[in-house]
Amino acid sequence: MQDYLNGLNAPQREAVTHVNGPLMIVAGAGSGKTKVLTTRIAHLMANGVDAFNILALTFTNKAAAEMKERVNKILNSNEARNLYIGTFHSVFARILRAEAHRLGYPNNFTIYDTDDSRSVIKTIVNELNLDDKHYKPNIVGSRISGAKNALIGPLAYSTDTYIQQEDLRNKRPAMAQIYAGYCARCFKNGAMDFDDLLLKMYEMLNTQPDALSKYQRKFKYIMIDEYQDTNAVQYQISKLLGAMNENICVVGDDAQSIYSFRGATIENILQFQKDYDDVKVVKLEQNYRSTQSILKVANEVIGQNKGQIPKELWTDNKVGDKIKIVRTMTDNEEGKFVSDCIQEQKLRNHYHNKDFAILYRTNAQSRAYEESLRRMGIAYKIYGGLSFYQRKEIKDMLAYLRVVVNPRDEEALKRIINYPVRGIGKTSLEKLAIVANEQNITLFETIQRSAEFGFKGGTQEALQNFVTMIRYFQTMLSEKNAYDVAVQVGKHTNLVKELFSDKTTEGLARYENVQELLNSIKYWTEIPDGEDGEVGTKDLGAFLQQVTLFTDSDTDTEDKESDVVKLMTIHAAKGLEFGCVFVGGVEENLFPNAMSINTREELEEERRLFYVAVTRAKDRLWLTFANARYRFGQLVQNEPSRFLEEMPEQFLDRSYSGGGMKNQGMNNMGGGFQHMQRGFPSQSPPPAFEKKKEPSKPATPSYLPAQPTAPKVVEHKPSENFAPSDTSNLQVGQQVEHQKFGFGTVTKMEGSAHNPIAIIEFAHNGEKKIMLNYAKLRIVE
DNA sequence: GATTATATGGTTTTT
DNA sequence: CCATATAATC
Repeated sequence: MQDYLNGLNAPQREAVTHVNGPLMIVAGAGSGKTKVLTTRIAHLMANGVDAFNILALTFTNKAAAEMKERVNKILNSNEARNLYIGTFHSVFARILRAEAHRLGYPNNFTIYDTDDSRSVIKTIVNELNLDDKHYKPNIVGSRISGAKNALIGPLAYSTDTYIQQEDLRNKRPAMAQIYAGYCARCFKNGAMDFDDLLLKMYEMLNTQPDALSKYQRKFKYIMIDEYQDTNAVQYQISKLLGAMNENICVVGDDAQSIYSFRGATIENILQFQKDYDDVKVVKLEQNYRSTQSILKVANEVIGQNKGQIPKELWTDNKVGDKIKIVRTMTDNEEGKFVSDCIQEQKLRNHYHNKDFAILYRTNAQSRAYEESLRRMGIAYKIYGGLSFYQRKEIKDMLAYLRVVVNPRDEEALKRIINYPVRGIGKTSLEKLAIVANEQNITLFETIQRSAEFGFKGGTQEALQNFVTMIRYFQTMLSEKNAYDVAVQVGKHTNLVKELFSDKTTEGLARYENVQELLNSIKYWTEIPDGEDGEVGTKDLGAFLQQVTLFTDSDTDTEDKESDVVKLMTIHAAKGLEFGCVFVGGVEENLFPNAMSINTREELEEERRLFYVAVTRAKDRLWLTFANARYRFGQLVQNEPSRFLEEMPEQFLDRSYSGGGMKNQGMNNMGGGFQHMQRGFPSQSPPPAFEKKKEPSKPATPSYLPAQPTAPKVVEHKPSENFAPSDTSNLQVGQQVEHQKFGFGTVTKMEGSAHNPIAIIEFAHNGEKKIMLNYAKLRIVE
């Protein structure tokens, strides 16, 4: 027997050695799921299955990379590089890059991220003359996404009576029209959004038998991780791909299903056993991760949910510390408590920064932790939130590259056509868009043929210069690699130069970010990462398709071992484990979130999320909540989360949560003090009249006439001898004359040296802020 | 047409 | 509080 089987328990081994036929692994939290998956892949390969014939779908790219590494380690080879492994999205993007022409898309299709997608929706809503206050891009977008993930196309959408009634009830009768327009525009732009990567893959397999057969033959063995978080499209695809060989293995835990907002449904797990005749089911119930206390608490909480797949998670580990329940006055104090606690634990129990994770329900919560950690000088890293690739300067640079690779990409084109400024403004762009729609041609083609459509003079020249420039970059595509093209683009567009000349701190950071982007392109170009030969080119188009699917946690391979406290949402923490875990903001309306307490289903998903949070911890766990926290800049009160009441008392240490007096609140006269009375052990709710103090308006008592919003200018006729003076040395107190506002006195100087602003009290026109770079002023004395 | 001051309004979670 | 849409100003 191979020695890689030695470290496995009985059910684990059973799962690993089941080679042919459908297999379902129900894997509780911390039960060695990844180990089973990697060992099983290794086992397949050791038994003669070619890595090229194995498809493994994971939930994150990081997990995929890790699994590859572990398979290679087991087999002591580099064969795992030939596996088809990654997220649904990235694997299908790769396949579609080779197959997109079958569906009428360019193989160089752009992948639209959520921002791009929202922007397209905005355009469509505008073009249909609909009110974007009513048709908010986020709402419309998630509705479209929901339809796509449920395999409901625009046509089916418009004819489904239930959906139509729903939209009508929500006063959005034009949804179907927007949906259709959105799809058409994406197609015209040669672009797929995240959902399309799944949907188009499905459409191809479903409508083109030769394509289906090709990939069925290729993927003789299929494994799907986190199966409880797959949605309808993913389910259909896996069913199609697996139909021929039925060597399909799914791994999941219904208790950890937390992505229903993305269309995921637990049904898929239950359905799996009905889809195939002889499904082998293996349950992994021994937890190797957490202490007994942590596991007991987790089991008890999740037990409140109805209709679970029956299983009993147990552990041989020690009992461990009780779970600490901590109450603080405010979110800032919560942050301070966590930092203090980390410091203390490091000293007392010899932990390192990297042993700690701070988990929270919403990204906005990270701020308070961040501040206190920084103050304490504790190294940390925030995962998720605003990604590197979402920064403006990065999106700008990428937009240029996207236009070069795929000129049909209208979103990218609109972003950069006048950045840096080249005299193609809003008006011109609007005209171009109208022509493009009339002629039913792409925006780029409209620009190319602008002379035909009556563009003249400076605008026409600017347009053609732009086209020439993009064309010039395009000629490089075939000769140069991604990095060289990108460098040329940065140089030639003055984009890099513009950022370089900005010497503010933020400007410097932006410049460095662009350099970092260029470096990462270079790195990507040079490192053959072992992706198979099918689409193995390292051209710019391939890079762009990958980059949209990257997340921060995928890219930080190098500091994997760096000694930092990790901060992330609970969603992002799925599949990870940490020695010590803080779960913050365990309050009603935050966790469970106010948006998710309207139905039992929603609440149960919040509870599963809580379960996921708790089971991330190996040794020590803190659950913290604040009496009040800032929301939109205003302090709001919250009750402790109901989940805190669902846990068995004997495993809890509530000494930190008594009345909250034990904590720092007292000393902190400034912040916490005034909220003390209100926040004190749940007496009566805050009086209603306190709810909303009239937002303090600029002190204009209501009995006085309101300040005129647009003070009329008292006409001034410039003096005979009016001539603009050199104002670069203008001083407070000097008398000046302004062409329009007349005479006045400089009362204050503001702005930077680059953009000086004088505050001038005019005799007849009151106080004005005058930008000296533009205004013509005559110095009188 | 570009730049900057001001109003608005939005927070769940993510590929 | 923050990020983006709109209005004001050159």
